[in-house]
Amino acid sequence: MAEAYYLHVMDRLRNALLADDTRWVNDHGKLPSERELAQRFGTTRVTLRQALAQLEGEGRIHRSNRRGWFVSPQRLEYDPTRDAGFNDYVKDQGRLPRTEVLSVSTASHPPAAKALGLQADQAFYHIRRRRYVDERAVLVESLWVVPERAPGLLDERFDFSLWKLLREKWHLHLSHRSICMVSEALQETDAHELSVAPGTAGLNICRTIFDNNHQPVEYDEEHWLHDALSIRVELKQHR
Amino acid sequence: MAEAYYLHVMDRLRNALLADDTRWVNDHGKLPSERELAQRFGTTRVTLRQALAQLEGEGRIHRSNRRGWFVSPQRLEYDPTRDAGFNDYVKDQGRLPRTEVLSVSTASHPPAAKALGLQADQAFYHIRRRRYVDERAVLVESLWVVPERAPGLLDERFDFSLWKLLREKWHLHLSHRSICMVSEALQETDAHELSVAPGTAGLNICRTIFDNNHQPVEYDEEHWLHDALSIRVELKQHR
DNA sequence: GTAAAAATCTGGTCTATACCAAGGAAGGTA
DNA sequence: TACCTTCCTTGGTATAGACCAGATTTTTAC
Repeated sequence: MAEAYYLHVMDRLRNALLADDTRWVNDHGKLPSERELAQRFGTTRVTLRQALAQLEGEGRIHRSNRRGWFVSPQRLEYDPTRDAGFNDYVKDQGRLPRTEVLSVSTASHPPAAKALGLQADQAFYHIRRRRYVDERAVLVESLWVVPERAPGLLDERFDFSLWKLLREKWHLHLSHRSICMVSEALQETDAHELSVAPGTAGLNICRTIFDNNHQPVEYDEEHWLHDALSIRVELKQHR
Repeated sequence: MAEAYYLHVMDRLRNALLADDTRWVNDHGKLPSERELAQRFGTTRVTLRQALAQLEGEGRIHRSNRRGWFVSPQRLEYDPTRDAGFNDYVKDQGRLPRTEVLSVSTASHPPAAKALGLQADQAFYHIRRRRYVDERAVLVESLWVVPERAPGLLDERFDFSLWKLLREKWHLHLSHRSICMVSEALQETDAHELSVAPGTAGLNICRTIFDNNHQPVEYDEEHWLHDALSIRVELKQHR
C-alpha cells in the first residue's frame, strides 16, 4: 500500500487549500460536506474522513461541531513568557481579539494550591474566560488568583488584561513564573466551550506566578486549539 | 448519542492503564492486539481504533508501526531555553539517554539561511541525529551549523552535546536565541525514522542561535513525538 | 548450528451502509 | 417583527466484513 488513497485525497485537498481553489473552499473558508467530498473523490466517507483528520493534524483545517470543515487561519504567534495582554499581541498581528467572561466565582482548587505551594483548601478567585481571534474561539482559560493579593478583584471587569489590572490597581510586580506546556486531547467541557468535538487536539499551558516578594499570586490554565498558535520565545541572555 | 460506546471503551482502557492491569497490559507495556481488544469489548476494530486514537491523543498510549500499541512512558520534562545537553537532563530525570548520528554532510538549506539572515545558498554543516529515552526513539533533529563559526566541526563526534563542543573547542558564547514551537503531523521521513505512522502527532521545535557578537551560529530543527515531552520554562526575571 | 524460507500475527487501509443528534434554514404563527 | 416549530443537512458513531504489507515467529533446508 505504497500509495494509500487517503494520501492522494490529502494531497489534492492540501493543494486546493493552498491555492484557495473555490471548487473546494467557499468564500467563508468552508469545505464541501463530507458526503459531497467523498463522492467527488470517488470514495467513502470513512476514507475521506481519514484524510480530513490528517489535514486537521497538520493544522490546515478544523471542524466546528456538526457545522462542517473550515480552513484554519494562520497561527497566532504567542510568547507565553511575555506579559503583553492577549488583546495587544493579537492586534499587533493584525487580528481581531475578543474575550468573553464565562464565569466568576470563589472556590478552592487543589492543583492551583499545590502549584503555588498553598494549602489544598486555599480559596481562590476563579475567573473563566473564552478568547477569540477573528471571531474564532481559540482558547478557554481558568485563572485562580490568591484573594489576599488582590482583595475585591471580583468587582472588576475581566474582558481585558488581568495583569495590567493587578499591576495598576494592586501594585503587584510579577517576577517569577513557571510555565508548562503539554499537548492534550480536549476534554468534554473545554471542547464544548470551543465548539469542537471532545478529543480534539489541544495545547495545555499552565502558569504559576509569584510577585517580587515571592508571594504566590496566580495560577493560570489555558486550553488552546492546537492549530491556533505557534509559540515563539525570544531569549536575549545566555543562561 | 450522549454516551458513545468508544468513550466507554476509552474509560475502561484508561483505568486499566492507570492501574497497570495485567489483563490489558503485559509486562512490556504492550496492549493486546486490536482484534482481541475489539472482541473483548464486543465491538468492531473501527470503533475500537477510535478509542485507541483518542488515548493516543491524550498521550497515554502510542503505536509502533505494525507492532502494536504500547503504554506511553512518563513525559520527559524539557526546557528548550536552557542549554543543558540532552544527555544531562534525561539522566537528571532518571532516564536513559541515547543519541544516534544518522548523517553528517555539507549542504545548503534555505530555511536555515533565512532564519539566520544569510544568503539562501549559504553552505552549512548538516548533522542529523535521532535521540532516545529509555530506548524509545522520541525525536529526530537536524542541525545546520555555519561552517565559518566552527571550521573542521565535521571531524568531531556528535553523539553528545554539540553546544558543549562549540563552547569548549571554538569558544563560542551563545547569547541570543529564538525558539519556535508548533504542533505538527509527522512527515514521512521523520515518521519513518521514529518508527511511527506518517501523520502521527508531533511537535516541531526550531531554534535560531547567534553568538555574543551577533554572528549566526546554528539553526536547529527538532521533531518530537507529541507524547514524549512536557515543556517547562522557568523565568526568574520580570521582563 | 545457522541461515533462508514460509506461515502467522499485527496494524493499515478500504468498501458499503446505517442510524443518531446537533445546527441551521424555512416556513408558519402570534 | 419576533418567536417557534418543522425539516433537512451535517458531522458523529457504529456494524461487518475484506485485503494488504510490514514485523515476528516458526519451520525448513543446508
